[in-house]
Amino acid sequence: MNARTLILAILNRQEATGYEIRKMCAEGPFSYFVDISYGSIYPTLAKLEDEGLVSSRIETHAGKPDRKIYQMTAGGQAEFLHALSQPPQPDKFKSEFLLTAMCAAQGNRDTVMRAIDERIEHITAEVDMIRSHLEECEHPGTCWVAEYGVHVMSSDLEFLKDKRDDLLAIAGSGSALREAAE
Amino acid sequence: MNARTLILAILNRQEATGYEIRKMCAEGPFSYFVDISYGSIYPTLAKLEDEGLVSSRIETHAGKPDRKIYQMTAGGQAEFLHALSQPPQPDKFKSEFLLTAMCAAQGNRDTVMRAIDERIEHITAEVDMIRSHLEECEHPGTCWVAEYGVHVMSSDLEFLKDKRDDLLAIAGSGSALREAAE
DNA sequence: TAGGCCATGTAACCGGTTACATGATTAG
DNA sequence: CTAATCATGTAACCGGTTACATGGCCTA
Repeated sequence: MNARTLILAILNRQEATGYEIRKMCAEGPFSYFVDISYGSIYPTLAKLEDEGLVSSRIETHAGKPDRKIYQMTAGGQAEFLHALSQPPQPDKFKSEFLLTAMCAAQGNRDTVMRAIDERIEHITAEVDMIRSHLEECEHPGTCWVAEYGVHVMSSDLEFLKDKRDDLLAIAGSGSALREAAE
Repeated sequence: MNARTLILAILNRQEATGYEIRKMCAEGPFSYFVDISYGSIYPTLAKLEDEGLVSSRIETHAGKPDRKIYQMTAGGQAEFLHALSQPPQPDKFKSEFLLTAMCAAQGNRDTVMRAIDERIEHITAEVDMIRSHLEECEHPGTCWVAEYGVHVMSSDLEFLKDKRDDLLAIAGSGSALREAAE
């Protein structure tokens, strides 16, 4: 999905600043299936306002930076609803870890071990984060998605812990020649 | 991961043409965690050859197009091994479906149903494909990764089938106003 | 005879990232 | 005193996609 639709979807549930949108995508309930940076948020917001799909107001707070708060217009709502009616494109998934794992036999055992252990840590942290969102979850769609994330990632972790040693065995069985490359 | 490393990884296990590389990434054992098109394969291959990391030879077959077969050089091997020694970046995952699901309450029930059913079909097909690769799987790293994929996607399907009706209930409970948008 | 597969490549375009610029406030 | 948080934005760059060009063989 493009930045445009994502921002429209966020603004459809609540008004927000560019900064807040970024936060939702980086730490909030959207974070696990979305990826976006300031460099695309602010220009997209400006374009959306240009087209009349969102509008903004500025709030000034003493001693704090101004906040430019965006909200959806009727036109924005219409475009969002239209986007929602299109069949979603299949997920995009890219994993450097799996490439590393696939080539485990060519890699060195310690590197592979670090990779898998860091992955376990990383995913554990992500599951914890989603679980914490789940605790104060008002919105039914958001809960459903969060539960989805917890379910899938837990099963991911299960595999990783179960088969960790198998992967290390594959890495360990390689010849010693590749150590030289590091 | 970038096209460069991916191609190096593929060429490290077997020599291949650009066409074959694309096939491996689209239907083969790499397909579920990788995404790449001709438009980046051929230029990358040319660049890699320029830099001396791969070399090529041309095979002519009567009545068939020429095949330009690339294979790794010692330099390529070194760069690949070095890339492999770096800690892998976290997965990139983007899901339009989950955005749709999150906004299910704003969407129309039939659209949501189509989305979830198509997803079930799509993932089922992908699991079947991986399972078929698994049957004739020589390479231990490749097997490990394939089993990983089957495990995670199966648990994904489990959730989808289990919670399908919950999501439809969320969509069904919305007001009728959004039907107008389609 | 139409469409799919094999096979290689190019060029325009685009969406998004990285890094930078700016600056006040608060917490450690 | 340092680092983080809040807050908005720009510009250069880049990796990759889409669509196109070409063309013969085989299958339905």
